[in-house]
Amino acid sequence: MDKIKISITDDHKIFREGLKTALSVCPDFEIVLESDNGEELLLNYPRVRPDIFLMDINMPKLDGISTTKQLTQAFPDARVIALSVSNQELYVSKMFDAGARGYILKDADPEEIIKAIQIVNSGEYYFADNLSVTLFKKLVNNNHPVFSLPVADAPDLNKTEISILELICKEHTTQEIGDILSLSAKTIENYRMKMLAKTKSRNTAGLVIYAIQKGYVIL
Amino acid sequence: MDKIKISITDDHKIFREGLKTALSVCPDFEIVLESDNGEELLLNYPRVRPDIFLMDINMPKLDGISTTKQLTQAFPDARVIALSVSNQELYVSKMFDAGARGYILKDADPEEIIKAIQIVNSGEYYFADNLSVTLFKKLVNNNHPVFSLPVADAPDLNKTEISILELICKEHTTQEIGDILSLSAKTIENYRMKMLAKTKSRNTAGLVIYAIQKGYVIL
DNA sequence: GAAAAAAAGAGGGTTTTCCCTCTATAAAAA
DNA sequence: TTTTTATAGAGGGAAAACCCTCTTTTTTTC
Repeated sequence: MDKIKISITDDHKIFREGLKTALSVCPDFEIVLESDNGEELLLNYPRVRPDIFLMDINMPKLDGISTTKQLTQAFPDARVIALSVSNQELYVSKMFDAGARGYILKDADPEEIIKAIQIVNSGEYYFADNLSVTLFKKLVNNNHPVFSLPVADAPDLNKTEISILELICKEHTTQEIGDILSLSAKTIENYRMKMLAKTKSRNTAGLVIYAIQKGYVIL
Repeated sequence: MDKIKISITDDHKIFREGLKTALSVCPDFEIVLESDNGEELLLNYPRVRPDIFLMDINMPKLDGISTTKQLTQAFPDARVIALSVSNQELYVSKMFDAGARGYILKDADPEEIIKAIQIVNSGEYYFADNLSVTLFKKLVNNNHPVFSLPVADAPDLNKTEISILELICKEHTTQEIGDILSLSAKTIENYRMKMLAKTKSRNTAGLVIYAIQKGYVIL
């Protein structure tokens, strides 16, 4: 029987090392590719054609969601398992939307990851059992096509708005944010107001919650 | 020369494995303790007396900040190096406040972590060079005693404070919270101020972040 | 190149939050 | 029983956030 060819994409070198160690107990696994980010992966995977793509979500350059989207479009047979620190609904559903077939949390036991790889490799889907309960309920209720529904797309924020939002979450005042970004406090205020409207928030608390839920800020 | 006794505290088993692999290249390092969370660490460290504590910040049960605080109070010679995915000023300063002597990001190269351990073990402080520039400036300006200021202890909130915190996260104003809890707006205001002090926050944003991190509010 | 859209900034007023200090009362603790 | 602590409340001032409208500049698009 052929070995299962595995690709690891994660910007944390040490986490990659840990994964390799964890997977080394399985003689039928072979790590054929390691990448620091999505860009690197997309550049190199055609050479080695991995069966399973272990994919971090939060990465510089090209994040896991976009990478998975591009990967599954170019190579529909790619079997992507998302690895994330977060069990936030948004991430999970976006990742499955993008074409992932498995989702495990990074605090999972090595055994669970091995199991997930074997299951996904056999053509099935794998969800970590410690995944968001609400999401699970949704899955049970709507059979399965939950993830291919038109995802009410986020009233996304532009780069400046995101920087400001990040600084708000770091407890900076409007004045301070202006100084940091070399913009007038009045401009920052206008951005805040625009964000309140976009995110349908009443105040700073709402903005912070939104930032965390959408993954703009990671705790 | 004696080996450097190292403790690893992180809820991600795989990350711990990766760390062990990374540190195994140094013959004078010895991993004497591995813990899943702060509670476990505090229970077991007296047996082995590690020299260096590698400490994750985001952990279940007892987070890295509280753990470090308790650890350095009971054992002032403990040399804690924070490991975090975030370079948010807030975390960094809270961690140093709690008594940490080093701070590295989880995407650091193994070489950097080894360097950090050696430096901190020699009695010095270590800051990742990719850490927040603004924080670095603060450090340079005020020499160093920034972080050794009087540390307010146990930021535990009582029931009323928690209800108010929850309502703040639901975007209610002080006045509205007073109406809901049948307390005067002035009382709510006083509670807010007390919570700002307890949680070392500057404003509402900080309170919301705290609420989420401590699990008072679930997203 | 003109029109439209996005980004940056300002004026001015209202509300809310922040930050003191200080009082009163009820419940625990010494 | 006195003292301390927790809880509830108030005054007043300063700062920040909120919320309009409106102008200018830059960038994009037709």
